[in-house]
Amino acid sequence: MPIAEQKKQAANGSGNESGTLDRYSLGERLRQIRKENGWTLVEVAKRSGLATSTVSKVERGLMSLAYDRFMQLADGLEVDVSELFTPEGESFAPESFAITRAGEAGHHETDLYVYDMLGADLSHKQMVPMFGIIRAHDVRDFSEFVKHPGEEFLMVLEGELEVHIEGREPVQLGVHDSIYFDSGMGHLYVSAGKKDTKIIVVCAHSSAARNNVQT
Amino acid sequence: MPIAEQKKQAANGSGNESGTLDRYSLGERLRQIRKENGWTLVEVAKRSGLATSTVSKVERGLMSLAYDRFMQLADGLEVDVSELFTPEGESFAPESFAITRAGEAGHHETDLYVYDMLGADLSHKQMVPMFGIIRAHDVRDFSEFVKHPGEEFLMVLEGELEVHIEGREPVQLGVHDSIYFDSGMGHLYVSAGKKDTKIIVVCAHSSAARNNVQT
DNA sequence: AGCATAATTTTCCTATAGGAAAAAAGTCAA
DNA sequence: TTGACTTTTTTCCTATAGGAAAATTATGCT
Repeated sequence: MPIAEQKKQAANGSGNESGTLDRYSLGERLRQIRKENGWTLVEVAKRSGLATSTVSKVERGLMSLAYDRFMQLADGLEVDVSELFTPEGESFAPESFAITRAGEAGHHETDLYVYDMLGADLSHKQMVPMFGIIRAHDVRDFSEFVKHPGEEFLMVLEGELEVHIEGREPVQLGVHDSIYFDSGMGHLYVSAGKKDTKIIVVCAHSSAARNNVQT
Repeated sequence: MPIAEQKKQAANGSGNESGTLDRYSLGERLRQIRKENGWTLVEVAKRSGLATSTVSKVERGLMSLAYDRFMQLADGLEVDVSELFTPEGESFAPESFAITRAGEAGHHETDLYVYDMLGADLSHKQMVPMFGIIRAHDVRDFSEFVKHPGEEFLMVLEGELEVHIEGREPVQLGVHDSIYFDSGMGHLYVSAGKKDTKIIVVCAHSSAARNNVQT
């Protein structure tokens, strides 16, 4: 079988529905990384402990490396393996930045709280910062705990906050007190004083998000 | 060769210096994931399109899957491939939380700023939240821009802040104004008014940190 | 226990991974 | 252009991946 045909056969599409790459596209990516660093096949082969021919074949999508060899190669190219599986487009755009003026943020309001989404015009960011006003003053205002995979940070700016975390005693937070916790645990905020409490909340969505999801 | 010996041979250590797993440990992990979801080998085989025998062998470290098959298996187990390469210990401990009272935070002080590290007793968290007081009032107080891979969020709590980002015009931020940006860009903060500015900063370290590093 | 059924492991076999070395294809200086 | 050298591709060959199905080992069930 002529080489050219194998290539064509592998090259039907550069990726699939999910975030993964077929071996042909993966090869292109690996070659690109190698070129960027100005390394030759022989150099990478030496660094990774693989045969030169092997590296060449992988880069052209003629071969699909087994798990352990794959790790070796990634090591030789000095790339973190998980990066190879993160498609380019899903990462935060480098050099991007966004300013959100007080009061100009995307507004989200209910009886229980007001949330201003900050930096909302940036997508794929790791953190979701919000400015919030907690109108709820009683846990019974909520029907259930909030929970979402990831981590959450909160600081009280004004007022007194009562943080309820499922299975724990409520915690009182005053001005400039803060809390950091696993947001996978059920949680709720209520204002403790007479006035509504102003807070700043930053969520980080876990990369392991799919872990606990059951479809 | 008896099966038992192959096992022993593969089981010399459960991981290596870097964050990667050998095929034996990887297998254990995969099996664990499968069990957690209550799936049988046959089910996973069907989901992933691999042969039952293959899945069995992989789980016992008798076989090392090629790249494409590996993706299929991960798909069948409904796990993100990159998660498999993130060692257990490096993730944020579930159910953990930490409260930092105002003024009780880990203090870090220089002529130019004061930083209180919040939630400092938690390790491996995705975000690093800080409360800061910017004493610097002139860009020339700094010898160079600060830059670190990842993303940064900042909100002004008190005073007026001037944010300098390398290659851009300085930005003025008033109380409750905020900014979100790629912290890989050089950046600096100086107080714009007479008084020192109080801010809250949250950094998220990029998982793609090694991307730009050249050794 | 003994039988039935489900889950896992082994066997057996072919296709592919992957190394060593030869061949081919650049690259560049004289 | 020719020759010396570097980089990449092909060939050839053995060890392993990986599927189908048989064999074995749970896990009930009456």
